[in-house]
Amino acid sequence: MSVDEESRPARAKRLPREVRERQILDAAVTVFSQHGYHNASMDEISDVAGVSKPMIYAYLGHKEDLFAACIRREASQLMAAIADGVHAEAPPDMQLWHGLRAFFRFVGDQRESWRVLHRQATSQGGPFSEELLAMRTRAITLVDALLVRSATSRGHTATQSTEALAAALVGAGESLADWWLDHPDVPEKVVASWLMNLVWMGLGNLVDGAVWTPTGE
Amino acid sequence: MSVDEESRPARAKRLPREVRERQILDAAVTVFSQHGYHNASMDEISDVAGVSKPMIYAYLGHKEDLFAACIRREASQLMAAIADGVHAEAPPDMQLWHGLRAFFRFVGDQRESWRVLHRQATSQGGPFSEELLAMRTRAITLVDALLVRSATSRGHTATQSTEALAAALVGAGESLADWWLDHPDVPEKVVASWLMNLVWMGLGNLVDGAVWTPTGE
DNA sequence: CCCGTAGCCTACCGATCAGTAGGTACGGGA
DNA sequence: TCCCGTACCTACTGATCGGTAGGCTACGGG
Repeated sequence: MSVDEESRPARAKRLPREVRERQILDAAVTVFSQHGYHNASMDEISDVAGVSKPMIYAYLGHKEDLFAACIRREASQLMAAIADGVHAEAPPDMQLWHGLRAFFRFVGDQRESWRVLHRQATSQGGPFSEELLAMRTRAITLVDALLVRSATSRGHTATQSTEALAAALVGAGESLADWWLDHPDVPEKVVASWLMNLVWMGLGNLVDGAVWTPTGE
Repeated sequence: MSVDEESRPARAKRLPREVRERQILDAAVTVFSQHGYHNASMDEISDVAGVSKPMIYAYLGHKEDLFAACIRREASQLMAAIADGVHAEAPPDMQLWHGLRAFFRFVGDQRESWRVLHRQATSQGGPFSEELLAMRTRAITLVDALLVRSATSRGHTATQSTEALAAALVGAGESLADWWLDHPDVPEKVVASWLMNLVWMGLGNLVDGAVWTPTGE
């Protein structure tokens, strides 16, 4: 009512769906990582994204769908980053080493992504947990495959224990990544080497002063 | 309105506060472990506990307080169980071994407790996360102390890495415990030995067929 | 120059639920 | 027997928040 036409603030131009979807996903990752799934409100996400709520529903669907979409995107990036760092022909210890480094690099670079992937990962309470569980299972399967290859290449037969060990290893990585978030002054390479030494050498050797060092970096 | 006195169902007697508090906490642990913090409703908790909602507020306070009380109780039990299993004079590997066994025994026996402690542990979104974080930190500190004792007894000086390693170890335990919940057919001792071998011997030795075995059980 | 479609919004609904007001019954002490 | 405190309840409110109805506006094609 009686607002001068010229005084209107410059409105964001109309943008193609593709672009808006990315904006919304970015905002969603930010908000989810800050407040967690339940305490994140669609209103805040729409606010951060710079669009109105119905746009989110039109493009990405309900809250659960939106969350699942975030998980899928971020998890894919994480997986890709790790797969990128690992060379399938390298010896097992080097594969593990480069996998760990790629993982920690990702966590360091994409803190928000990591938070939304992990902090929510274990918390149950929604149907969306399927999505997260599936992603985590994929990670464990990946590590499991590495272990199985290592074992069989030495002439051992694979056992159920490799899957369990893979789960333990993934958990160790997650937990250490969390610790790292609280100690950002430690370089990525150092953190990775700590974990590498733990899982490859074992505490039994570490307390005796032995260390694992990468060969042919 | 015209309900026969005699037809009333047998009402639970009036009980001392102490007893009701326990009933409420038990119910809360059950419900929280099933639905998670956010999806657990005070109505359901009061229902399961067999009391009315105002009783909960009178005795245990608001939802967050109630949750914190659950965490405190269950975490104390877990800590006590572990401390009970470990003998401070034993060599480091045996301390770790018995600690792990006590931990997995607890998880196996008190699944609900474990769920409410861990599944919610990493999920942020409430002020109550402080309570959980504090408990987890206590656990890490405990393991850290063990590592430091091991290292210094061998003449090494303690470094920041022990705390990180402790975090990794705790994470590995948590993750493996979760895996175990999905594979209940595996005996507790076996799971514990897998983790013990991983962290004490290291993968480097394991793929070569070496194993750690407890001495003087 | 019109019309369809796709981008985009304001303003609202309805359900769920934490938290409470205000009352009833029971028991023990005087 | 009266009284008072404590155990305990039913029934409500207030707010938050997911989700939607309906409409407005720019733009491209005929």
